[in-house]
Amino acid sequence: MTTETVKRRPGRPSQSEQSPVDDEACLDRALEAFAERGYEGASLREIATACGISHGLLNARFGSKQGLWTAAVEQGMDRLHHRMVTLQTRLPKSAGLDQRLHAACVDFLETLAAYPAIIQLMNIEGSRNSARLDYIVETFFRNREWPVASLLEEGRDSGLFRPVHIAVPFTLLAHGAGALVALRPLVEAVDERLSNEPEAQSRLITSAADLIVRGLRA
Amino acid sequence: MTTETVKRRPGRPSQSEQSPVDDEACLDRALEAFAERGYEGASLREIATACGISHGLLNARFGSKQGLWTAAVEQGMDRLHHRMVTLQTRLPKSAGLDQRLHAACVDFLETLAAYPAIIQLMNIEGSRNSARLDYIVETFFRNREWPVASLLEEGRDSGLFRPVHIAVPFTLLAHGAGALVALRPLVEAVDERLSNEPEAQSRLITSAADLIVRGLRA
DNA sequence: CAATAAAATATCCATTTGTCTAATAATTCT
DNA sequence: AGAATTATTAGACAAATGGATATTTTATTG
Repeated sequence: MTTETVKRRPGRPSQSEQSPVDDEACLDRALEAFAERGYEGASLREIATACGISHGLLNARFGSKQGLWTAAVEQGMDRLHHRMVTLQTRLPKSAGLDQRLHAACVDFLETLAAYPAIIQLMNIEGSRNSARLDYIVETFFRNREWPVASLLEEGRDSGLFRPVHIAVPFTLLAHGAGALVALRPLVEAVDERLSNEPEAQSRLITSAADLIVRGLRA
Repeated sequence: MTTETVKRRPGRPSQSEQSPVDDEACLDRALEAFAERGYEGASLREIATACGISHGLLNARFGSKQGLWTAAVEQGMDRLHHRMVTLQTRLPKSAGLDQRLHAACVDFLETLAAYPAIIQLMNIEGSRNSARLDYIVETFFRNREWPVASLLEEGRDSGLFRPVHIAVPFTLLAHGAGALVALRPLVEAVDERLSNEPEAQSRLITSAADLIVRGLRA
């Protein structure tokens, strides 16, 4: 048998009732589904079931599937960015750009590990021009400062780093190291083939940050 | 009006007829569609139209949608690997591991740029455990040697590289630098935000290879 | 307390999906 | 030349989808 949904008669829920499943929780489930199965692959009914509500309500609350997707990305991006800046390990300027960049990379990756969905969405949407890609990129940058990017610019402008295009280390970090933490099933499958020394995720993260920082030095 | 398909009466095509659209071409279109819109997002009818045949035929030729996907990945992987090993810039051992690895990275990335679909598929499937992911990983490694991976192992075993887990540089290369060449729409959108010095793709590639090789040095 | 608004489900609808079958035309075999 | 085979299209089909509507229950308001 599939999951036995207890039929609930229609009607506005009474206040005493448990779990009125707020929008925030719905958007969490939705983002998860979109990141895992893609926009077309995720269905409203499936998400609604995961939320424990009817698909009609889900549609009514967010207007349309596209509206649900947009709201989910918006919330996910807010979470990601908020965690990244609050987690931010603020080192004094005296610590040197190397160390500050390293810390920022680790923060970045630990946050991606905690909220992998956005990177997964970028991976899914990134290979075609679409309104959804535009929206992702826009919300990624809209009014947001990403410490890693700032430090990369600082290093470039000061000449402390080799003169590579900033998109190079940034993409290596976000999509390369990001894959290490966000594409777990893939990395584990490949890992098994490449070498059998298992390494804890935190060591993978520092290794990746090391590699990028060292690679950038002038 | 949508694309006006000229109706062709059923029946085996005469040999003189143009464009019998062989399997190979179909698999190309299919791989493109799957990589761009995901497994669920790509439809048989859409792919068949792109091939100029009926969807029934497409299904008959490959048995099922899953069969089409599998065959497309198989062919794509063959192409990718074949190009990578034939393109392989074979440097003499005297050239040093650094230079050989650098050349292998460039080969790898230039090949990904020519056949981006496989990396796109890995990005799409990598965030969930699925039979499709298993198949991708299996065909990626089945009887295939990837020069980059061999050189990484050589460096690790000889102690010339820092002792990082091989999955780290490999993933940085495949997914990070891979994104630079395979997720063009995304990179271009982000690039515009990050910095406005446009750089030719070949320079992006050598920059990424530089960064990785330098970052690995002991 | 009655009337209205709000929040939820059930249900319907047109469209699209993957798959299967029947029909049809060209080729190959005997 | 006729029979069998092969490669193709058209069309049917059930299941699933996004969306819209009708209905039911509760809360709020006057």
